[in-house]
Amino acid sequence: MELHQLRYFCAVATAGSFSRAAEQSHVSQPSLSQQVRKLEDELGARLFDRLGRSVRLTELGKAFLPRARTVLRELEAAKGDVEQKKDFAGGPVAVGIIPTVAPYLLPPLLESFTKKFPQSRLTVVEEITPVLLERLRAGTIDVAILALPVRGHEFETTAILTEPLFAALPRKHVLARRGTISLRDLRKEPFLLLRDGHCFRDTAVAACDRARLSPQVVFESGQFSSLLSLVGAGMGVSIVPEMAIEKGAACKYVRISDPEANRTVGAVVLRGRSLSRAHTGFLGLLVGKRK
Amino acid sequence: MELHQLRYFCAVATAGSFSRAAEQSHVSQPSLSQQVRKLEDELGARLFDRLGRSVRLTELGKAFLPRARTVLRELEAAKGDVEQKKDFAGGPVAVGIIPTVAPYLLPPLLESFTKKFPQSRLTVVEEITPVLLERLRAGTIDVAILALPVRGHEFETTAILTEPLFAALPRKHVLARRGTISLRDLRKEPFLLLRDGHCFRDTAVAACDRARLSPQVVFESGQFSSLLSLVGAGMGVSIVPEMAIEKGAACKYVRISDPEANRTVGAVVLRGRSLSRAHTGFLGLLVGKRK
DNA sequence: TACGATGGATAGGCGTAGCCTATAGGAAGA
DNA sequence: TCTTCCTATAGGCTACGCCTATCCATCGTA
Repeated sequence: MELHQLRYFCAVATAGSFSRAAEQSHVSQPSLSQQVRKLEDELGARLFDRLGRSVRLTELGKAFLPRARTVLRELEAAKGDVEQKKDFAGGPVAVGIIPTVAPYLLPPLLESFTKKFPQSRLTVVEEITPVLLERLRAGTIDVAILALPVRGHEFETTAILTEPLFAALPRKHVLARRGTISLRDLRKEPFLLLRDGHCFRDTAVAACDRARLSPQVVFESGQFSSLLSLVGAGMGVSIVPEMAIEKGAACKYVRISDPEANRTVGAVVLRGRSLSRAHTGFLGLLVGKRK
Repeated sequence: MELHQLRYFCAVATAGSFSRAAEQSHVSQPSLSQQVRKLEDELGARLFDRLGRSVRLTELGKAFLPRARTVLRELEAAKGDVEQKKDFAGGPVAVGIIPTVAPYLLPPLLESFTKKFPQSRLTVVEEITPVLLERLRAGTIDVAILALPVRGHEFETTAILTEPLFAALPRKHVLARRGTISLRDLRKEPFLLLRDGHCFRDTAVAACDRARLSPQVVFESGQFSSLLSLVGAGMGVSIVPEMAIEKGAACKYVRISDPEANRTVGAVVLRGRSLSRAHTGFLGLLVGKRK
């Protein structure tokens, strides 16, 4: 059974004639007759009584007509549904973001997104990088915002911004007056770092490695503000990205001059994922913030 | 958009893989992929995200899936409906019958039919022949029972019984003692006949014509019993078919010996009309009564 | 009664859509 | 790195749906 057969059947039932139905369906009368015949053969019963000149539905045809119409109506509804939704910019957007970026990047982003896509529901999860990547794979988030690079061909990344790293020093520290410092200058200092799992810890440790420095870690936390307050209290030094600098804090921030002492934040999506208008809109805002 | 495309789409959505869906759908994987692609092209949107090894519904695909399933479900329902109804012997049967046959043929017929097809609703209309033929054409009755022959290629007739005609005479009439009579014997008698429009009037008049007899009509009625009671009262003679003979009446019935003095009652259906099981069952009972 | 007009069925030819097999290409796991 | 698994692509074949031409029956009309 094929859809055009149902359409032809309905057309004949409506028009009351094969010829007129053929005309209205823009096919030749023999083609239409043939297809209706095939439909009848498949059903194993006549749907029309061909009475010389006129044509009339059989009892069975009368019963079948509304059912056939329902099928066609449902089909149209399905098509219309797709047509409506495919250009709709109001779909949900699920974003994942790492904790060391979230408080700095997210607030303005949320504001501009909800302003531009008021119908779209934006949900945000804050997780460490490996969790975010797994959730991208599983499809439970659409976009992840994290530190680049990420490994794996299955991801597609777009850089948003690259920021320099700063040493956070107690105000009275002897190095605090320098305009820039190199990491090696910190080799004797006790370090306060993020807990394992936070990717910025890896970024900081990697930078130290490149500077041939194995930092002595005296305190670990899940957030920068804890580290910074203890740095201010003179417990040691830390390394922070630019966006984590807290203006009013008791620390002095000195830019680290080592060549690769920076981090790049980027947006990551699953390669091959189809993106809705809301998704691309969100990504557009994100890279629009690129510095 | 075609039905098999919807089927393939649903299969992929269910199986979570083109290959497995192809296997389950008994087509090759390329064919299935191609058809899903065509569906997507027609809709103008991706329904699946092809993520290397795995396949996942897009948001739009998720929305489309239940709609596609509804279409297919409705289609199956329609098919099942036909399948169920086409062998069902309980459809309605509308019968038309002429007044000069109805009271004699109908009662036993109704009984045996309702006994054999208890689920079928039988409706009967009593009308004169031209009305019945018109109603056959219009489809408001399925079968007509009337005197043959009928004119018109659009009808299909089956003889049920042929009965001889009888002269109805007052008991004391001089001819009443005869075993048979010829119509010419009645040429001097006043006639009581059915009203114009009743086909048996035509039958009787035609028989008279063949006997070169122009009957002098002194009374007309719509039913035999009125004629017979007046014949019994000595008002004149009449011609009746065998089935109209009333045993207890005050008339004497003498068989008419003229060669074509008989009438044939038959069933008539519209040529090309499809007949339900109930229809054919009714017709079967009818011709089963053939004498 | 004969005729043309109308409507459906039939016949035969044509083009394409869907199916197939073979194969390429890319990701995942050993 | 090799193998395996999965989807996409390519090319060929068949069948199905469409077409035109024609037939046949019915209906209206001269």
